[in-house]
Amino acid sequence: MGRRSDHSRAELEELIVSEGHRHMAEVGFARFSSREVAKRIGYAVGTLTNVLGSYDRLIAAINTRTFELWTAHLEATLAREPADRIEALVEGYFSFARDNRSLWMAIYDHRLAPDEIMPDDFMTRRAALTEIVVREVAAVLPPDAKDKAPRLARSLVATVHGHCTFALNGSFALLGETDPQGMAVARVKESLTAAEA
Amino acid sequence: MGRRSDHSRAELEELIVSEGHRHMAEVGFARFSSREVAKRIGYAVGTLTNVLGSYDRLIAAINTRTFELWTAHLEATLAREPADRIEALVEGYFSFARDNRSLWMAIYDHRLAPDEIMPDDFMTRRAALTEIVVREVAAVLPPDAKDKAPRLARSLVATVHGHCTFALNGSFALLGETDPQGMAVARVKESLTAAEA
DNA sequence: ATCAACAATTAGACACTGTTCAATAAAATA
DNA sequence: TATTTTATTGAACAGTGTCTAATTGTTGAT
Repeated sequence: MGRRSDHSRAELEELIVSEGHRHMAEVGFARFSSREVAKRIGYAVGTLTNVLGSYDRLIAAINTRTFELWTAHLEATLAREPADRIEALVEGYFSFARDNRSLWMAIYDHRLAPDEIMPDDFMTRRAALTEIVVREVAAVLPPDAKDKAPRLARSLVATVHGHCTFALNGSFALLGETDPQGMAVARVKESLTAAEA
Repeated sequence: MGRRSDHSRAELEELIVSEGHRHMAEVGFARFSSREVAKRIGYAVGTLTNVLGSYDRLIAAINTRTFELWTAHLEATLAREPADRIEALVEGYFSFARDNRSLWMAIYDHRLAPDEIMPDDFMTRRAALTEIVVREVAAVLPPDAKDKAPRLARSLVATVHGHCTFALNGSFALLGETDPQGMAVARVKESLTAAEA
């Protein structure tokens, strides 16, 4: 054993997180195994704990990566210059979750222990998603109401999130709702209408 | 070994689920252990699997019980004849989640394997919560719009759920939002206002 | 060139997890 | 009383993440 050195520490961390991300996409949070990830990249079990610090941090790193993909997906959707940017945002929210079920759900399946704190680096990278929404909400509000954009945007994200959650976990299907995304758009529109005057 | 018989099968199941419920409240989904539950009630490991069928079914039973407590909590809130029943419903949604963090989160932390199906019994008991909301939403809609109550009610539950999720998992606090519940009420009111006329 | 210090990696032990299943003992039935 | 049923066990099994002593390649100083 000892230094193998085909990887720097940073490269190894990248290798672990990217393979972990792949594994998460395949099996989901409940069946995720850091031992399996180790096996796949040809490293020993303990190495992952050494490099990432703990299982929780590995999951946090994987989920942060998912956030970045999601943010990129939203930006790409908007870059297509859709007629209705707000509706496009909801569509992007839903379609990412739908096409990346396991990854998306893992974000909300995981919570770090109450004593542990999320690294600042991770927080910043995750915040980018909400910032897009704040920006777009501000754009549709009248000039004198723009200061309300941040609070309203967060609230609208929560609204869409609730609809997306129930869409994916089957709650809506169970109750006969066939268009959760349309419902989410309707709620968001109502709130935006109420905000301008 | 052999029949001990201080419990019928149904009584034993009740014992397991109620102790499991207590354990879930204490340690939460991530640290829940059916072995620990077995130890606490003085039964052997395998007995739980025998009686409940599987770990997943045990969790499903525990969560169904939580749904029932939650429903009772909402009814109790309404029984106090609040001035605003819709606002009271949101308050009841939030306060139950707040006061029973681990139990409430466990509901959404758990998903059964795609091949398994939730027993009808469980579904019926869980549906009671949504039915309350449908009833109350119908009550505030004008007569000619009452047929829209079921769909709208589910959508509003999703809205409130999203806000409650972000409130409890810290997303709101992180972004400086101090009144998630007020935000949820505001969104619900806007949608109800839009629905009548 | 040698040697010590350092950093990277490992294997295995550890304490857990839920599930399975042959063995067993007590109650119910004949 | 003898036989069948039923309830319950507990050890074995295949997993999990974490920890730690041992080991080895690399680096820097002498």
